[in-house]
Amino acid sequence: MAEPTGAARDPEAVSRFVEHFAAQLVEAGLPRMPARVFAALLASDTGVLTSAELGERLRISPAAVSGAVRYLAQQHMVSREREPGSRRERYRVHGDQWYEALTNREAVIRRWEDALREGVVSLGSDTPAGRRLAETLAFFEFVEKEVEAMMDRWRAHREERFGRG
Amino acid sequence: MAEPTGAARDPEAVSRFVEHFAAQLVEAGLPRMPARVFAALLASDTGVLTSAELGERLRISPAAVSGAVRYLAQQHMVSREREPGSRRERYRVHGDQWYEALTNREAVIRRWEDALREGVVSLGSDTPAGRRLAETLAFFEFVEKEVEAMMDRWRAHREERFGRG
DNA sequence: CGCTTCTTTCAGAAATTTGTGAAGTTAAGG
DNA sequence: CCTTAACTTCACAAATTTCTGAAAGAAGCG
Repeated sequence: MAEPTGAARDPEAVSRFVEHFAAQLVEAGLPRMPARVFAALLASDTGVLTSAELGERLRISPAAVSGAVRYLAQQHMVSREREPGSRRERYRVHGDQWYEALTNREAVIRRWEDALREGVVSLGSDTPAGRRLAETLAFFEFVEKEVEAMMDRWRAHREERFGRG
Repeated sequence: MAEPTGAARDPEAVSRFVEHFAAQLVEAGLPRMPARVFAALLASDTGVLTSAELGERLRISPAAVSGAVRYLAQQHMVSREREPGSRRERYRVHGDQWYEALTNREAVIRRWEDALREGVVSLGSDTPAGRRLAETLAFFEFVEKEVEAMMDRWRAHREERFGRG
């Protein structure tokens, strides 16, 4: 306990937010445990928690924590840090990482594009179906480019509004 | 190759594309059957297939077709049409629908925003965690606005490149 | 008005996913 | 070099999801 910053907040209110937000993430396709762990980190004061803290707050086993953070790290949604001079591991959400993670759906889009390109070739670019696939492909290529520009604009907007993080 | 439109194309090549693209969609979080049905429609010449055709091409039961199209219709990824003077139902992918469907992740984002707003209030906007949530919220609000503008630009881009659909 | 054709619903079997306890692994500290 | 703290891996039990066959439900057509 004993958060240095600010008075102790109502732990139940925190938990309520964590579970509610996690539920939204689950509905959007994130597995349950990673969603809860992520939400717990978001709602923590420092944005950093150890495995033990996560297990305690969420009432889950060390194994579940381990699996969840592995997943989140792979998605670049958290980073792992070794607490120096200890075998404790710490997990952190970085404001920026969170945004970048969403952007990293790019990798997914890239694979869609590959599949579509293959489809255009094998169905024939002069067929109606081929044309439909080509247009879909064009859409994704467009989006990919636009998202990049959008993120630049966001970073500018953010700095203006919040100052550099 | 390059059969005239309407001639039977290599059905195996079509199937290969369908399954490959569907697999990508599944990996992105779409349930298996809806993904396969959607891919089959994308790869069809007219963009329209009946229940029976879908069942036959994908080797799945009528029940599976029914469940999949219900899902897809709810997500606005296909529209259902009653073939006049018949109890056959037809399912269609519309180029535009497909884009709009992706845009409709908006509804999801909206719910995330709600949860985050609630979190800012209950954690206190003067706490570090509250500030983190507020910044995340700002990000999504930004994205929401930007995506709208992006879709406008896409429609213009598309018309220029493909002519109006 | 009933027959026929197509679609949906429902209950259940099968497969997949999820989370746990327990053993295994790594590395700090004496 | 041995002890001990912390995380990871593994096998399995439980819960959930998914797809099917069968039966019920609409809607055109004679």
